[in-house]
Amino acid sequence: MEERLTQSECLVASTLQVISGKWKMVILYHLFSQPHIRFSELMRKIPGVSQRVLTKQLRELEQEGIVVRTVYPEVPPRVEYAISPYGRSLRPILDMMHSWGEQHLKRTGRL
Amino acid sequence: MEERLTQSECLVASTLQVISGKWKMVILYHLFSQPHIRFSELMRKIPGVSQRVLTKQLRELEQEGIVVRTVYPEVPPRVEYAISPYGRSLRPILDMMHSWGEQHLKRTGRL
DNA sequence: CCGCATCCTTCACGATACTG
DNA sequence: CAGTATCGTGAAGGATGCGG
Repeated sequence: MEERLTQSECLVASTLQVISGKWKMVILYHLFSQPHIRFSELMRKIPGVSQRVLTKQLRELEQEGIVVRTVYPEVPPRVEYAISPYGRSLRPILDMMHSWGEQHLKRTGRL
Repeated sequence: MEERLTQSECLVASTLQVISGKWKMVILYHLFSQPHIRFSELMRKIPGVSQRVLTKQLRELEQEGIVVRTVYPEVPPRVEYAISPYGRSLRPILDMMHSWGEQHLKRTGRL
């Protein structure tokens, strides 16, 4: 009965950890839609997030190799974020979660 | 450039919310492996979780229709939990997260 | 056996002010 | 512009005790 998965909850959890964070989905959404985005542009595109938290979540995604941070040594400073090729490998999962989420909201009468 | 997804981060987030919770993955893992599990059995199978939290997360999964709770009016009481057919629809997502997580841990040198 | 009530801790996130 | 520093808050989770 549904073998496999042995001890593997932790592997699922490790994925969960990467994409868990109040704004990470929204960040990824924008990065999937646009190759390079400046920090200030992300701030504008994501109403409600604070500078501190946006920075933090972007850095976490960078740590995991999901996004690439590029600093242009100009004055005033310019920093651009982009999704990495590796980050794109998350896309199928996000798409499935998108579909499931849609069904789920319908099912629970929240859509 | 990667169209679609419009406004849909929230749909992904709604899925995320269902499976987010410190012990939910482990709970689902056990429920996928075994059709019916008593509460006390789950407690034993999941070292570290408290009664209060296990109850809470099971009830949340029940609310979402993922698990089915059956109370047998005996003395002493017996309560069994099972994954619902609907809950099984989560399986493909969890499997993908399993694979991705494995790759990710290898990639980041944590496996 | 199963679960609720109460209290406590921790941590993610938020608000605000300051700087290279 | 793109951060860091500091302080505050709430919700998730943990510990323990009582009860049907």
